[in-house]
Amino acid sequence: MTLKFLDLNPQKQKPILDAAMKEFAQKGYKNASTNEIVKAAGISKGLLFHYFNAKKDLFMYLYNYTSEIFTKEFFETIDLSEKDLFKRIRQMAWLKIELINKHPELYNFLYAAILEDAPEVKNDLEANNKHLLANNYAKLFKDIDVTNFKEDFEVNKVINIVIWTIEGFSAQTLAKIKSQQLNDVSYEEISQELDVYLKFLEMAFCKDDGTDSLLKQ
Amino acid sequence: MTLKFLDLNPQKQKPILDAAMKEFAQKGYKNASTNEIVKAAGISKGLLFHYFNAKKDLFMYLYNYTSEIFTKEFFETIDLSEKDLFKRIRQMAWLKIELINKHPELYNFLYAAILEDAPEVKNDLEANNKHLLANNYAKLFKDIDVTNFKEDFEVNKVINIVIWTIEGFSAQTLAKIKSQQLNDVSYEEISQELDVYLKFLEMAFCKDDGTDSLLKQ
Amino acid sequence: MTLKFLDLNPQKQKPILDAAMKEFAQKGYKNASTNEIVKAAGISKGLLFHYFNAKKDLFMYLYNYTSEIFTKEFFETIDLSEKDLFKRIRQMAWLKIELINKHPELYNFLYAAILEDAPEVKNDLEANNKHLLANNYAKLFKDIDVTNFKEDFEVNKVINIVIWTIEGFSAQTLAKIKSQQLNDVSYEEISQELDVYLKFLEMAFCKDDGTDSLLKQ
Amino acid sequence: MTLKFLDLNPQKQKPILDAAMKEFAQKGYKNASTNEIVKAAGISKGLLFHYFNAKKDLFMYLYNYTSEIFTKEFFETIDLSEKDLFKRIRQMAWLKIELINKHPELYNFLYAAILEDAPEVKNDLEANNKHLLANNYAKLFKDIDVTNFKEDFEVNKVINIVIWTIEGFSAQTLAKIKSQQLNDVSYEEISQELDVYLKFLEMAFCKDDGTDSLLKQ
DNA sequence: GATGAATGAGGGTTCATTCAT
DNA sequence: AATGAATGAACCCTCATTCAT
Repeated sequence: MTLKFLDLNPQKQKPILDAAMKEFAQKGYKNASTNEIVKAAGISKGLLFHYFNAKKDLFMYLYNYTSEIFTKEFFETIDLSEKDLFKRIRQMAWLKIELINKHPELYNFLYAAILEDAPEVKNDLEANNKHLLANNYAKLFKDIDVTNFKEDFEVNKVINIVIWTIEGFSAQTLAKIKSQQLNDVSYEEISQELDVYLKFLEMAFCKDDGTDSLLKQ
Repeated sequence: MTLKFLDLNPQKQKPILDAAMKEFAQKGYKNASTNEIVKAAGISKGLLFHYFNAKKDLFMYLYNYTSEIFTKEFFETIDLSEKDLFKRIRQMAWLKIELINKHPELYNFLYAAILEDAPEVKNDLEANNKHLLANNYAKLFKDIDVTNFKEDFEVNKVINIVIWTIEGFSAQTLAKIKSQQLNDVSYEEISQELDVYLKFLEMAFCKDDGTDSLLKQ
Repeated sequence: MTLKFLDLNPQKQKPILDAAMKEFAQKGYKNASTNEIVKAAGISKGLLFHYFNAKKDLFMYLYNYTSEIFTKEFFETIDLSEKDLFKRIRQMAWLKIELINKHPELYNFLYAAILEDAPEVKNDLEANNKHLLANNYAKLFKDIDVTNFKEDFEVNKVINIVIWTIEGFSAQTLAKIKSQQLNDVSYEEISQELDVYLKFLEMAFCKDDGTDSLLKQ
Repeated sequence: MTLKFLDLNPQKQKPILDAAMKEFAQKGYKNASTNEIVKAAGISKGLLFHYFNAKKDLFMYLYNYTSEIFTKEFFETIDLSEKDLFKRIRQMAWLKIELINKHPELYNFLYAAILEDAPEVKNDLEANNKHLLANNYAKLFKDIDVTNFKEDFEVNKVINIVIWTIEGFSAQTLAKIKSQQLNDVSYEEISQELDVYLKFLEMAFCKDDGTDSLLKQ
């Protein structure tokens, strides 16, 4: 089941991908209109179905396409030699923000796709979800240096607390941005507040060896 | 603009509510079919529109209906005289799980409704969202006793970390339950794991006064 | 096929008749809603169909009811002893205006009913139309005194010219009133202009015997 | 907003136009069924809405289409160099009858459309009405030679009487044709009767200069 | 490859009419 | 007599998909 779309040169692919991602992100799977997609992409109705056999195939192609790009760029950029939990997780949070800023349309689509619950695509999405970054999250922390952790705590639980804090902070920040319609976000402020949270967590769960690693970074 | 549906006796209401909540939860607002709803509810097409004037009105009625039930039961049950953060939050997390288990269909609908972004209902949803539990979350912690917190930390940030940890744990637990199709959940195990998280957080952020309050509760 | 509605006392009939006539006049037969009628009349849906068996029967009842009232009042009031064409026709035109002013709702309904072309009622309307004033128009002029007409003209054709002139003038006047949204019409002006037309016609088609009958009237 | 329908070749357009005009003419805008139109036209439901976006657009297209044809053919044929009122108006009345006989379906539609008062289309109809023949009626008489009129009469009123007489005669004639289901009309008879009316009016309102213009025409 | 006309099932909604109460 | 819940066909319109060109 090879897609004819793959034989197309990239500069012909782009308007189609852009139009389709935007439409799906805005309206969800079922409500997205192939009519609108072909209109925005500047191609004929028939051609879309020549490239992709069905609306569903187009959606799933986009899902795999976007999730692969994010996964690939994520692992190409992240420095897994950094063994300190807090440095590692700060790096990850930052990387995520950078990727979203680099590919906002892809992210919008992917974010909407993950929440998608149209029965036509739900099963296939869940099947593919296993390959996605989010699900491999835990594995990103298996080689963390835990020697500096206070002995009273289970390592895995501490890692979870740190992850959930980052996620909660991210969600809260995104919500603030959205509700205040802030287009020009002050990265500096966000970064500083994030660092305070990380410092608190480090103070709480690590032995105080006087290095205060994060702030001197 | 009183709904004729309200004059109906509850045992006639139930199949309609159930069918509608299920359909909306599964497919989202736009994709949900009134045809499917009336089929599942065992009533005629016309009757649905006799009770509710429009699909949107049905959806909004369900939203208000479910959110009111959750809010009401939540505040009727929760003990706000408990000033200890960890006891309070443990109570809340537990209550949430109990409510979800008591009204799983309502919860599924409400969860989907909150994420809904169909333009037809988005504005009305956001208007009503202000009354919802989730948005009042922060207010639930304003009278917490902070005298036992270590002085190094900002109180609000600590509270956030605790909340986000609980939310992360809840989401993880719900995901496990869902993926393993567990209908008979072991509350005991979940409760114990939750307590460990809370104990860690208490140890991390509170002065050790030797009471070890939570475990002796 | 006697209507149960007829057994009702008039003061219970009135709101139903009023509501139905208004709805039909505003929206035409097919587009008129029995729901709106019962709401405006303050009765239940079932009762309307208890009185009249069907929407069509209600409509035809109203048609016969209103056309009978107009015909009856017309013939009760008009002075057929007046044998002068111009006086007779002026009387008729004036009487028509008075009847419309006396029963504006009935007239609105009747006017709309005559133009109605919904296939459900068209045949029955045309069958009943024969009894209506408009169709008996010509008969109203059979005993006119024609001795004063110039001999060059056929009497019937002159009568037709006069009738059509009156009708044309009436239509033009109604259109002016409608387009200018005049609610307070100057009857005086209209009457004077109408008289000029009638005088012209008299001058044109009658022997000049110096009486100038109309203006001295 | 170009209609896709316009790209269709005329022999494919015709059954659709015919079916739609007939349905609208018979039942009025609101009561007309697109289901019936596509059935009569032999096309699918979707195709009608592929050509025209909405029922209203179809109706307005038909209105512009038919009124343009009538206006165009009217002004192409009428001889405005004829300055005599009676010759001019005879020409117009005759032309109108010819056009109606040439395009009976278009006329039926157009006649119904002008009387249409469905709120969905009323505003648009009135906006376009200004371009229609009927409204330009008065302008057709501005350059009439009035030197032969008797001085006792106001010119405009005489013209109105003549117009209303023609209209009354036309309406009466059409009604006779309709009620007797005459498909083969005797133009000769109608023409002769019309001429008598016009001769009477000329005798009545013009100076007798012995030419008796119309009958020698 | 590329087009867009053509399909028909399904969408939400309205409606006159019936009937148990 | 009087109610209004209940019906289901019909309403206009949208849609992904197909196919002749």
